[in-house]
Amino acid sequence: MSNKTKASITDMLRASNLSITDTRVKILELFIDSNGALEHSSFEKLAGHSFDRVTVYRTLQTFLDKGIIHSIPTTDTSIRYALCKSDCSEHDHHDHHIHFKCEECGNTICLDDTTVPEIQLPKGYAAHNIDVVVSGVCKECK
Amino acid sequence: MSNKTKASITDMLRASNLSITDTRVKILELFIDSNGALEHSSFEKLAGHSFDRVTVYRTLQTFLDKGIIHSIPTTDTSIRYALCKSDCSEHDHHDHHIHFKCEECGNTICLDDTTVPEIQLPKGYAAHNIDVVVSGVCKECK
DNA sequence: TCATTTATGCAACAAAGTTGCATAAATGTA
DNA sequence: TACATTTATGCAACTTTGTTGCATAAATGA
Repeated sequence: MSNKTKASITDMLRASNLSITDTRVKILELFIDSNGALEHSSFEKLAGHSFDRVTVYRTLQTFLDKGIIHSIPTTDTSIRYALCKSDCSEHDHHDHHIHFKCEECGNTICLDDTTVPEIQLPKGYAAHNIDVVVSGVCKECK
Repeated sequence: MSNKTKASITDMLRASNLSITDTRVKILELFIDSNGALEHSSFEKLAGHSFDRVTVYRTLQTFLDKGIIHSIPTTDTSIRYALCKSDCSEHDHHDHHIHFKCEECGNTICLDDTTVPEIQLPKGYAAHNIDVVVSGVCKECK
């Protein structure tokens, strides 16, 4: 990882008023390196068991609270997380996310440049947040 | 529950080549009565602890396999299930589902009559299944 | 009613997530 | 740079959730 990226990680933490610790930097590095969405169990594995399970839980929760990451809906009992784009913030996190899960490689990625189409809800329903999870085959696995 | 509904439950089970047992009938009744999506833990509670935890797991898995129910993506560690429409079947379950989760009452429902719009994926991506989860405020809670 | 198939419930286990508390590390200030 | 204060971490113990094997019970077809 380049120094430039490392610098931006500390900037991210500082911007959220979080102290800079090994765990937080490492977990953010993993997000950046993976270029996609990670599930909870990945962190303990990827980090080579270098930090405690509890710390991972608390770190991810902190990042969620601060709007640094967001969770992606899954149909199993895992939770997947991905880095938020810069326009996410702590108090206004009503983005419309599109996520793509590849059935071949298992990777989940955010399709940041794809727009969420308008959805016609029945009368009386008010939408707040829209999560779209598309599964299929990704560019690499095709 | 009316006899008519009870009769249709046994029909559903028979149509999937499943033997008719108390557990299966009861769980299907809960689905119909709830008029929405239930998460795993609900069944043990709603059924008044009348059957074993293991049985619930196995029954839901069986219903999933047979295409009687489908799972709904969530951003937590729970799995939500909902009854499938009649056009779902065991081997062809590639529907495009829209689910609405109310942030007030917590209920999740299937919006069967709402169509999933076309989504423009980046080049090279092939979509197989699309899950849309809209959260907001439902008709009743407005 | 009976034999066969299938589902259920129990026990024991494995995995995932949580809480309290003592220690260690990060931060701001002098 | 050193110190006091705040904050994060790691450990232990625990709770909850999900799984597996096996004996018993119930459902089915003849």
